[in-house]
Amino acid sequence: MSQPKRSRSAHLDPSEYRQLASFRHALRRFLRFSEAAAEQVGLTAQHYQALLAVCASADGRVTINDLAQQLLIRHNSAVGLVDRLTAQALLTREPSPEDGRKVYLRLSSKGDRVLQKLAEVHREELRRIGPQLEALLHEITGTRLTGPPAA
Amino acid sequence: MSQPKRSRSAHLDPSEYRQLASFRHALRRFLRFSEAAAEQVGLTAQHYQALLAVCASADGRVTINDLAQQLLIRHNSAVGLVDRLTAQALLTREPSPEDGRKVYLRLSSKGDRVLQKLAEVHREELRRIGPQLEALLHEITGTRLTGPPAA
DNA sequence: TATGTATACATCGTATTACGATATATTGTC
DNA sequence: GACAATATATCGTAATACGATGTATACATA
Repeated sequence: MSQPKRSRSAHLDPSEYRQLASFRHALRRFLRFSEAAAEQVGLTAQHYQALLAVCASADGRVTINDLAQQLLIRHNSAVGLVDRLTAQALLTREPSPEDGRKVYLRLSSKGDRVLQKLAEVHREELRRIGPQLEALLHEITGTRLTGPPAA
Repeated sequence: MSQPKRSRSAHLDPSEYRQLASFRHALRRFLRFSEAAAEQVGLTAQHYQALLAVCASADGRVTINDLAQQLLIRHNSAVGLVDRLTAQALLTREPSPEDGRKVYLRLSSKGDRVLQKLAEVHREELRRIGPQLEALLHEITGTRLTGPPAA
């Protein structure tokens, strides 16, 4: 009864600012973890995400455009990114046999090894921080976390 | 019964790669949203996070060093950031009366207005995407999401 | 087959920004 | 007053995402 359920008004009270700040802080920590993990193997977090996107595609037919869409960057940015990855022999460009315009991206065996390693530690970290992230989200969204479902 | 509960081994199966990719995609979307929202008022996402960090501090005594720690950046990066923010009259530097070395950061009235606006839309967005983010987290961490609490 | 339009990738120059290394100023202690 | 510790500021550099533009291929249609 006396607990403030959640702000219905547009205005935020001090605790809500703190919640938002804590959430962003947790996010930054995760992103920093990702950068550090990638750096361990000579990559950037963006590199890791590119490899992950290529690997996670359903049919393995990933073009530069697809990658750009997945990473929310522009064509030309994706071209540069792929240039850097191929320079490190993590990715290969495979011209499409059917459409001379298209170029499919494929992980090299080295890229595959590196990605596997990185994906593992990321899964670990997410398992570690997942609960905290959820708690913060619950605070912000106003969702009840504890207690049994209302009878 | 037949559902694979969660990988105990180090190796990841294809669905786990997809889960990680989906989570990062959702994260990128949120970060893009944040950038776009900030841009609406002539800021960057980093600017927003700086203002938020200053505002969310418990006692209002935030130094450049504190800000750097909160944002997980270096001193000198924080100095540049604060330079840009004060240039836009969003933040003011207040030399500490007690310690001539310290400089406290304070939101200007303009900074306060802008932050309020941004924090509102971020709260909205998080309320919108919170559930999806949680679902993705649950998939990755292996936590059961659906179904009633076990009797 | 000639032509026009759309698609896909590549190139170039620019701007932003976080960083390492370093410098300056203040505090407190002996 | 000399010295170490703390706090902020300056400078040059490197990485990368971007806009604008260029080039090659595909496809439709007369």
